[in-house]
Amino acid sequence: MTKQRELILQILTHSDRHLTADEVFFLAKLQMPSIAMATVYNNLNAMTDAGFINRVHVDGSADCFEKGSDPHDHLRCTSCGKLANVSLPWLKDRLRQAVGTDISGYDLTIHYICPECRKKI
Amino acid sequence: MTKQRELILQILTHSDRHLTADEVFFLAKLQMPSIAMATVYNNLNAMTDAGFINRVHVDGSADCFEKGSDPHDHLRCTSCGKLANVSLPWLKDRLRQAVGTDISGYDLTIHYICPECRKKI
DNA sequence: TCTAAAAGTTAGAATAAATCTAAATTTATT
DNA sequence: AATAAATTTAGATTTATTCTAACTTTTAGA
Repeated sequence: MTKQRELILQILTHSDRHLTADEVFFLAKLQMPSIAMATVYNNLNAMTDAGFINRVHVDGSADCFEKGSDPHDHLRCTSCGKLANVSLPWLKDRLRQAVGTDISGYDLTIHYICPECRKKI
Repeated sequence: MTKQRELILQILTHSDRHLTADEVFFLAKLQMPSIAMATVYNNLNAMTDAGFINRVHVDGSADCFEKGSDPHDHLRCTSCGKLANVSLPWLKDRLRQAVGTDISGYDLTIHYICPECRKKI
């Protein structure tokens, strides 16, 4: 656990939003100006592989990262792009059932209009 | 409907697999050596927007395209990467229900080992 | 403690997917 | 046929991410 990795993990832990690698890099650079983009990616990848954090694939833009709590899926606002979490504990079993064979997992993003954007319209 | 667009549509119609823009470009170039990558993207985007074909987002690699039949989701083999279709007509309603608010759609990829890869292990 | 190996970091180059630009060509319209 | 509109082309550009190779730290053993 290097200083860099600790910093990156802290940034993710203290963020209330999902952050892109670029955003993590920007925030990290404020506290450690010498940090390199490659280090951010190295650590995000390493921590993702180790299961400490989650990578969220976002169609058409950069992946986001979050400190992983319990497993959950994502809602993405089609208006502002913001991500929100949603817990669907029944889904994996239901999909396994529907598919017939065993499944190792799935990747789901639900498209909706978030409450804030809904108000504005 | 230009010659280029017609060619691209035919390639997708006659393919039994999901094709990346790159693969479409390669196949198109065989029959029309002057065709440009930008044309392939222009047309794939235009036909996707018009609903003639479907774009499938693939985590960590290029998007794929297919001649769109009825709505369906995708299985992706974690071993060979190949995509397969699966129809889950109940899912959207079930998700809407779970989320509470209206949803405009969703993007789902189920991870599994395809029958061919399963045999090999 | 000294030293060698291993692991991690850095800057910058490289790659891949997709888009943009501006000129040229094709197609459609009067 | 002349003009406008749309499309295509080649190549440059952008964005996200990975790679490379030199340099630092850290770790562990003699």
